[in-house]
Amino acid sequence: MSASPIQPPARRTRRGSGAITLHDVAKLAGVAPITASRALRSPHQVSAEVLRKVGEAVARTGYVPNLLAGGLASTRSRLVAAVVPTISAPVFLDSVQSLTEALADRGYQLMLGQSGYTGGREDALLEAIIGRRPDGIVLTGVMHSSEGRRRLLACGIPVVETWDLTPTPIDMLVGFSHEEVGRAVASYLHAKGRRRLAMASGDDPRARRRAAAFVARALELGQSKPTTVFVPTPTSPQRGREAMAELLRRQPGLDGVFCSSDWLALGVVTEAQARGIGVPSRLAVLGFGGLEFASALEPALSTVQINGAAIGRRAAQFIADRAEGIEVEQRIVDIGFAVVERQSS
Amino acid sequence: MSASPIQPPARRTRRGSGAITLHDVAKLAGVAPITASRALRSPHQVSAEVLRKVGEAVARTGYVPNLLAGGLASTRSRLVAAVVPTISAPVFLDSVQSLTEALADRGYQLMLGQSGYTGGREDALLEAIIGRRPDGIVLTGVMHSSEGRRRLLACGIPVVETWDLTPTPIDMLVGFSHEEVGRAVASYLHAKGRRRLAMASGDDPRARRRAAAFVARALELGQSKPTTVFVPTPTSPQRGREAMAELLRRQPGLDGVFCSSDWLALGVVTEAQARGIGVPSRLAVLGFGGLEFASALEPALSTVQINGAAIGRRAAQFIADRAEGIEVEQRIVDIGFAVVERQSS
DNA sequence: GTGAAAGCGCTAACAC
DNA sequence: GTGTTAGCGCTTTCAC
Repeated sequence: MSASPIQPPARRTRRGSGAITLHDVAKLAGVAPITASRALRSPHQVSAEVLRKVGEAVARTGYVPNLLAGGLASTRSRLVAAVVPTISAPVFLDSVQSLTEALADRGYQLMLGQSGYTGGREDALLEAIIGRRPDGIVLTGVMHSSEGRRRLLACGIPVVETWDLTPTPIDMLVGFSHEEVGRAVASYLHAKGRRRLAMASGDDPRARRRAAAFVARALELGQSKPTTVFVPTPTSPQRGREAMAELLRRQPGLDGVFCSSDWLALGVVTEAQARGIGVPSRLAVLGFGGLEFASALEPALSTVQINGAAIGRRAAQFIADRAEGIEVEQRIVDIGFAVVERQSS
Repeated sequence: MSASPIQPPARRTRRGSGAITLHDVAKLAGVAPITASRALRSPHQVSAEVLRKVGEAVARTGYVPNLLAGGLASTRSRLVAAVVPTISAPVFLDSVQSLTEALADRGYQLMLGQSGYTGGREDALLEAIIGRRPDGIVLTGVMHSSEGRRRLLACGIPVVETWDLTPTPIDMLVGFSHEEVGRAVASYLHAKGRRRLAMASGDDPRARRRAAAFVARALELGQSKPTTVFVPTPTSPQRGREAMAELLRRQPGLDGVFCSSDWLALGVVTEAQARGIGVPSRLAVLGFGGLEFASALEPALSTVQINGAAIGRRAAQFIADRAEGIEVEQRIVDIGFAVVERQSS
């Protein structure tokens, strides 16, 4: 075979994924790509005839739109990032679940990141998130690092901080006051006649603030200073048993314990019962979170109920509204909490 | 001011996100965009001088690469999708957590989807996932719907099915046999001298298979047919209490209960104790999952331990290896389980 | 080691 | 209602 001396420039082949593209669908349907695009995204803008042909082509080819390409072109990724300290902390599960569902209903997909309570990897995580140009970012807790705040502010992505309250959120906020929680529980136990209080707390920042407010309120009420034991997070019933043992060592006559999580409280109750200390006869115990299991225990566990699902739904609404250009009138929402009295107190 | 009569064609303004782009960084560093790209992705391929200048430009501008654009161009999104029935089912949490972490270590981000136990939205979810062109998809359980299997097969994305075993996975698999679990527990309780067995089970498909195998094995061992009560998922201690009440109604003399989750088991134990039925003296109880809290209960809960973290890690390795062109030799991994005997049996 | 050109697959902007 | 054109921001391919 003789090649012709003058070659045309070799065609650069740059096959993509090899998948069906909108282009293929449009060709099959006999319309322009943009028309096919409109048929899929805003069906009411095209004629019934086009709709039918495009629908047929999609069905025949099994076309799935490339949302990466769509996101790049429209600068709307329809992705929302959520950051939780760790997914193993069950208090946040309701939030994440309702967030996922509420977002899915409005056409958004959730991207999940775990920051770890330490916040060490927070920077890398932030980079990975911002790099995906999500339409919104939902944070658990408020962002304290000024570097983090600056980056979030700079990238211009809507941000919802949750599970806490601050007068100076980065953008939007839905949460409640941890100080109020601590005070409310101390007041409650005081009102129930408990006079030797104690606190078993995970050592994360928000739990520490609840603990500090709990202690301060007890002092305010004329009580002696409650003993506080901190355990590593994530909290667990095992940690609760250990914490209770330690508390009894340091303050043998205690009659009321506020725990920073329902799991911790389960362990505290278990350890107390194992030692013959009656709950609530000799000891009142309160948890925090209001997880479902708390009410099924024996004795049923008193707790501070947080409506995690509402937090998730509200956050989803914030993000979706903002993305769709709907004015968000109130940027800070305090969803509150409730001290739920059950048998354990 | 007078405009010149002949206007140049109006420039189509199509400002993107307005964010700093690689182009900006390159200009600032005085190199071509592709050189800046290389400096960031494969630093060893460029000179030290270029590296320094680009690094400086990135620092000055706060540039964050647009991974959507990168993914589109390279057909590698560095996204991995995970599908769980519901995030509220704590058995899967360890898996999701370790999956997230193991993927993050290798530069991948997790996208989370909830299918619901019903599988109703599975189709829409699949579309949302495939549309993002993830580098891998991790499913909880095996995909049964033939439509789903076909779509996953067709899109060519690596798939890992988990928490189950089948000889015909779509692609890769890491799990264990639910039938073996059911049989093992029946054998175990029989060996402990229990003769009137029962089962409290969530009504999801895998739990049902454990239940069926449990019943079959009990019959095989010459026992009378164990009573089985099914409760709606997600399971909870409350459901466990209700299930126990129902079991006692239908089989008052039972002496061993296998529960399809540790939470259910907690409820079963609670209800038994509330009725004065000693555990384990009169009743042996086993859970399933091996959640951490099980060992801190009083009595400590016997359970079937599943190494969820190992499942997550292995799945992450499967996906990342495949994405990086590393040959995956063994596509099916049985990680097994362990019957852990504690006080409750 | 560095760069120019050509897309990845889609949609915004503008015409008709 | 439909089509044309020109990107979105990056990486691949090829050339030096």
